[in-house]
Amino acid sequence: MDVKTLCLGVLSRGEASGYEIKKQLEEGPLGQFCRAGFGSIYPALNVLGAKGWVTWSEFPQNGRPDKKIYRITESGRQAFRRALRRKPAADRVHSEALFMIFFSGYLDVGRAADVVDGYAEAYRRILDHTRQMDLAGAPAGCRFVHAVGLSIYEAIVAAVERNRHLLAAEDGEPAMPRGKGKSGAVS
Amino acid sequence: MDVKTLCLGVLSRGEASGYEIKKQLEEGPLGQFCRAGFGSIYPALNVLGAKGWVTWSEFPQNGRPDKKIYRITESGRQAFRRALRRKPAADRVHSEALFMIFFSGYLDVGRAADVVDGYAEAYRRILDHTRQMDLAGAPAGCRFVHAVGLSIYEAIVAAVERNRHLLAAEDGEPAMPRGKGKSGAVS
DNA sequence: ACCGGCATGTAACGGGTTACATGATTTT
DNA sequence: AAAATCATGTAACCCGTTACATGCCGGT
Repeated sequence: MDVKTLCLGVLSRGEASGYEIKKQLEEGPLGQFCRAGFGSIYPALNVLGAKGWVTWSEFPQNGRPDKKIYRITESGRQAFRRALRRKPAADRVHSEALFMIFFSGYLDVGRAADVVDGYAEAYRRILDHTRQMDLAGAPAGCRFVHAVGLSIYEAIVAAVERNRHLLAAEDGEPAMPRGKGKSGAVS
Repeated sequence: MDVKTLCLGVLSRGEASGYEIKKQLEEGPLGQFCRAGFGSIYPALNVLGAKGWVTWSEFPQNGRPDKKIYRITESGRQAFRRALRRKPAADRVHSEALFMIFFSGYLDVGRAADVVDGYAEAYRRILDHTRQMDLAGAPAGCRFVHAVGLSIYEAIVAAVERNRHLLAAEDGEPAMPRGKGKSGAVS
């Protein structure tokens, strides 16, 4: 999904400034599944405005740039519908932490444990945050994504705890990877 | 992780051609967590060669380009270790399917169900594939990532099945979102 | 007969990330 | 006193994706 479509999506649920669009994306159930920086949102909103898919009003602020509240137009709604009709691309996950853990044999001693702990901690935070979301009156799609998100985060936290021992074992016993044969000589 | 580091990682476990690097990444437990196309791998391998982090031998093929088998060097191993010492970036997930489902109210009738079914089916395939991997003799990190992957895919498949009804309900009863008040007039 | 697997490479294109510029108010 | 929040925007940069070029062999 390009950032333009992300913006249309957020605006389809109510008016917002560029700043608020970013916040809503980050804080909602979609938070882990989409991402957009200001460097993409502001140019996207300009393009959207040029196409007539959004309109906006400017409100003067003291000491900071004027706030622009954007609203989606009817043609914007249609464009958003068209975007949703395309076949969704396959999920893409980038996990540097898992990549590193995969090569734990190359990590300095004790580092694997740190990376794993940081990984679990990050997802524990996301899980807490997701649990605290208020879904009162939220539409079905929002609830669905929320539920799937919760399941994923719970699964990760649990799986890391359940398998942590695999890495700890390697740290404690670096000389004999597996089995009893091979190099089992008398000291 | 940039593609150069991905290549070093694969080569740290044994020699391979660019083609094989891509396959190993896709087919191993890391399959869903990293990705690299030929358009990035081949240039990356050239850079790696120029830096002296890999060496290679060329083998003539009939009717296709010469096969180049790459091997990591000692300085390559050190560079890889340095890369692994950096703090891992936070996981990034892009899910167009979940984005679409989030806005199921905008989807054509029945489309939400299709997207959801396709989504579950995709993960069922990944799950099958992951279950069939042979981990005999695999190091701890590989097992760990495999186990976490399995948990995630299982969680997604289960969560989608458990929450499918949320979307089905919306399709079947589009006129009255929730509650009993509001527009409950006598026909 | 046609598609997928094998095998490498280049060039253009696209799009997101990062860094910078500006600055008051509120929270820690 | 320092840091985070609010608020927008530009420009350079990086780097990955896509498309193209080439071509044999085995399976359906």
